Amino acid sequence: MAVTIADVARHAGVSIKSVSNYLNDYPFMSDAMRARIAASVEALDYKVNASARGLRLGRTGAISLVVPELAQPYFAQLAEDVVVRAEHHGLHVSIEMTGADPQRELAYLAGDRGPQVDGLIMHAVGLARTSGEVTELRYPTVLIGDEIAAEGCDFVTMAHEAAAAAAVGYLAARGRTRIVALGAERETDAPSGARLRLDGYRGGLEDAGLAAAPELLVPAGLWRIGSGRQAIEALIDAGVEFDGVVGFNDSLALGAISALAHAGLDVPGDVSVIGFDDIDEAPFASPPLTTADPSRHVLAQTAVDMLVERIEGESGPARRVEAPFHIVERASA
Amino acid sequence: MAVTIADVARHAGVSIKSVSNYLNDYPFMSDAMRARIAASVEALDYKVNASARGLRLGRTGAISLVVPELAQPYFAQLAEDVVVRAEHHGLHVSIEMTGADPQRELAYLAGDRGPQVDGLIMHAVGLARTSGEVTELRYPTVLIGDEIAAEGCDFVTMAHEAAAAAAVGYLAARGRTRIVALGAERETDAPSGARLRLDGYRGGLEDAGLAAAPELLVPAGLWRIGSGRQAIEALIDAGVEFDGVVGFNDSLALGAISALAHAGLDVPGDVSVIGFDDIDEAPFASPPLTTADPSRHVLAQTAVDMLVERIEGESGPARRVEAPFHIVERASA
DNA sequence: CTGTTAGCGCCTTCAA
DNA sequence: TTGAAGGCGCTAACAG
Repeated sequence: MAVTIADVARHAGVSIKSVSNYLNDYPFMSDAMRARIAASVEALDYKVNASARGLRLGRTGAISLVVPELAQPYFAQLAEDVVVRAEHHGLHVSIEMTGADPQRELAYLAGDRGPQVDGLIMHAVGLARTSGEVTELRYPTVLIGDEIAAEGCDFVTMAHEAAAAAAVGYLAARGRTRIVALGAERETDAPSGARLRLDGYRGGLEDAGLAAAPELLVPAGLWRIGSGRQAIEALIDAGVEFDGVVGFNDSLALGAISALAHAGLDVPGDVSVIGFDDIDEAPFASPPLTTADPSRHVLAQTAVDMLVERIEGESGPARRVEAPFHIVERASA
Repeated sequence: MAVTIADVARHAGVSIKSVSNYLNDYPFMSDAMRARIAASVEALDYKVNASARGLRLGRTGAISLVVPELAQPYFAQLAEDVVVRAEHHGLHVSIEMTGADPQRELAYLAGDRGPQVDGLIMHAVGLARTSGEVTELRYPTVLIGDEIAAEGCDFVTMAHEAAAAAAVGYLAARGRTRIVALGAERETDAPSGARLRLDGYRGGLEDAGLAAAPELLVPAGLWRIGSGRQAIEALIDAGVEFDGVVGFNDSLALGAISALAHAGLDVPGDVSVIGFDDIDEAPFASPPLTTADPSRHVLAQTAVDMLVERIEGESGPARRVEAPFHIVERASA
């Protein structure tokens, strides 16, 4: 069996309580005692047992971040931001993946999956596309990105609609008239991020006095670079004419650029492409990707901070925060 | 306070032991009892307390995966592979980041950081560059990718050297004579993956009868796309001539392609570029990236399987497995 | 400043 | 098949 606090106490010739005090940085302790205990901890290679402490305190010191998939650069980069901020609060982050499966998302929210934590941050893409209320919440929870019906959850979102409209406007201002919405969903009932971006796209078109054309609404399954590439290839093969693409995320936009290059089309000469997210790779594409930046850092930081407040007992009504966006001009549009 | 096993027992009118049996799928139980308990669990929304169970059993059901940074696509994608395989064993994965800082890597190995788990998988880039032995290991541990001196650890690696040599050979066979090693380290004492790739590069050069030139060894800090871009830009600015680049990972190679495109150089016409990893984005670059694929899936799967064996008591000597590699031919070289 | 003690929720003997 | 009791390692009263 592992070495316990009692072993340390015995070794140091002090009481268990003193060791516990030491471990928890109790301020009123003689330096001599502190040093003696430190030496014993070192000598015995003692480590606190997190299960025992967690059982006792009813707290684990960890939160979960639940995202659809890490292989999407946006989520990987968001995860880094969340980890950094959580560390700032002395919290540890457990990262979980759902594959955008609503069942798995529900299971995480209900606490039936994943490790025991003190709170949860989730970007629920799958549930956002379904409608239906989530009632079972095991932990203090902050939802990010996509809104779902869950009572009492704080929600940190981005300017899906305004940013998408601005992206369309950006292309329209450059004379583009046949603009593809890459990532548009077929089923648009629930107010998911995808749906809001589509609404923004439509609004942007209208503002610019452009007609909406159903063949320019192209869905893309999971928003990966490969899906974007395939979708645009199919569009070209189908003979659909277009001179602009709004990728509903950067991976999709990058896939579009790849397909366009493959087809021998010039970006932005023949087709302008604009993305959404401003992932780290965006500046390095050929051409560098113009994109709508929804302030990933702000989102991550706000979500963590709000969750910490909830964990510490804040019990006010559900809050809703929207991170600002801006268009990052580069060369693809 | 949360609902406990005792509450469930009371609600169902059975003993605590029976509830415990139910929770642990004890086979000898009447269906009626099982159903009754299930109903109570449902009614009370009971969740087992992982801390208590962990304390009692001395096991958490989780493992940690420790990598330098998630924003590198390779590690994000590796993480997905590990999560999928771990799930197959009923294990949960906690993902941790070190920023390639040797101190943090040590802390994870010693169990001074991160959540309590049953085992650890680590890709220790920072420590691999340092030399020195790691003696404090809190958990059963499997090292992946880069080798470090740690007694008794299983180790799953990739064909760093052979793959790098093959990459150089691939370029040489296409008539390239001035080949850059992008990601080459200045300090090359410890047998890190970076060092082995450099060794392979040198061997490949020699096999091809090509001279090594110190100005073609270019370091790149963290192996991100931005570092690759910067390094190659600097090389061009410095007036160094070269007609091939071996990126020590794909992000670096992609950065090289970006720099080359920016400088108006044709890939592979003027300069051939080959990468290492075969990340998901590689096929979608312009041009599509030729790369050495070190079998990420095999590596992830093997590492998880070996760790599970260790957790389950396997106590044989440290094992060492090398995943195979092959060159994926695309258009950049 | 330091020591003693009572659980936190769960699983597992042991006995029935 | 079920019930009672003990203890995993830790912290927070409560005394001293």
